Amino acid sequence: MDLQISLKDVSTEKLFEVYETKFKAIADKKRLQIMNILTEKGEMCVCDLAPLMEMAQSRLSYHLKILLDAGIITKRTEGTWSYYMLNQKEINHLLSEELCCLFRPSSC
Amino acid sequence: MDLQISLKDVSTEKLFEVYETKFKAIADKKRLQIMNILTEKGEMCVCDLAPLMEMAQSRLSYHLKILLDAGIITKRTEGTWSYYMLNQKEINHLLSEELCCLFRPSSC
DNA sequence: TTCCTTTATCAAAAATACTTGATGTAAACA
DNA sequence: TGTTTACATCAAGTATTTTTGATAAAGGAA
Repeated sequence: MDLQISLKDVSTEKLFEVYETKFKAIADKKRLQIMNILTEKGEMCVCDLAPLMEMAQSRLSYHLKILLDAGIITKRTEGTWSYYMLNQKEINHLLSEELCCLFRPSSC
Repeated sequence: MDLQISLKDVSTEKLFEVYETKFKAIADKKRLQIMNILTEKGEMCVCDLAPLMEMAQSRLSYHLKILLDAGIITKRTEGTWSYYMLNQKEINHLLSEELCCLFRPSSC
């Protein structure tokens, strides 16, 4: 009984850590803007995203990595190019219908 | 035409700032735990929340203020007591149905 | 009034996150 | 082969957030 309760606490604590990571990833103006652009443009490489974001390449890579590590976006490599796109499933899991509208093409 | 586009950019930028604040507020393990407790217990004063959270009072007040400023929770004062509760409407605006389950009593 | 309780706020220190410029790596191409 | 392009990563510096202990404010009780 006590064991079950403490296991539950452990698991919810782990859960909160997971969501801390995910919400931290989207808790940034610039990263929300990246997500918004990816919503509109679909897949994009860093070299095309950088001028749109008005960011140096290393800085953009830093932010992309944070979104990637949190599972908010996915990455596909082709030659020397890295193409990033939204992980729509993850977004739907996380955000309200209303908010998904900001990051879901063709809804609303 | 250009004006409209730039106004749109200004307004989405403002929007992203608003969401940055809200997501930052919930992008913390301890604050998610506070929200979870408030979901279960309803309204609570700081003095009852502090031992549950195993936090010093000043630290708890700091985190409550961040949630309050972001509109995630509301505050009601009675005498020397401050009672905090979830802002259910804001939670529903922000989070997916699935996630709301963590912070919405009696759903799921 | 004086003392106690509850909560907020402050300033300093500690911990995290972010930016920048440089360097590394690997593929493409001449 | 050497050169260029695309991207990741590193280390140092900067900025922001969080924690801590102390103090303040304000209501309730003696």
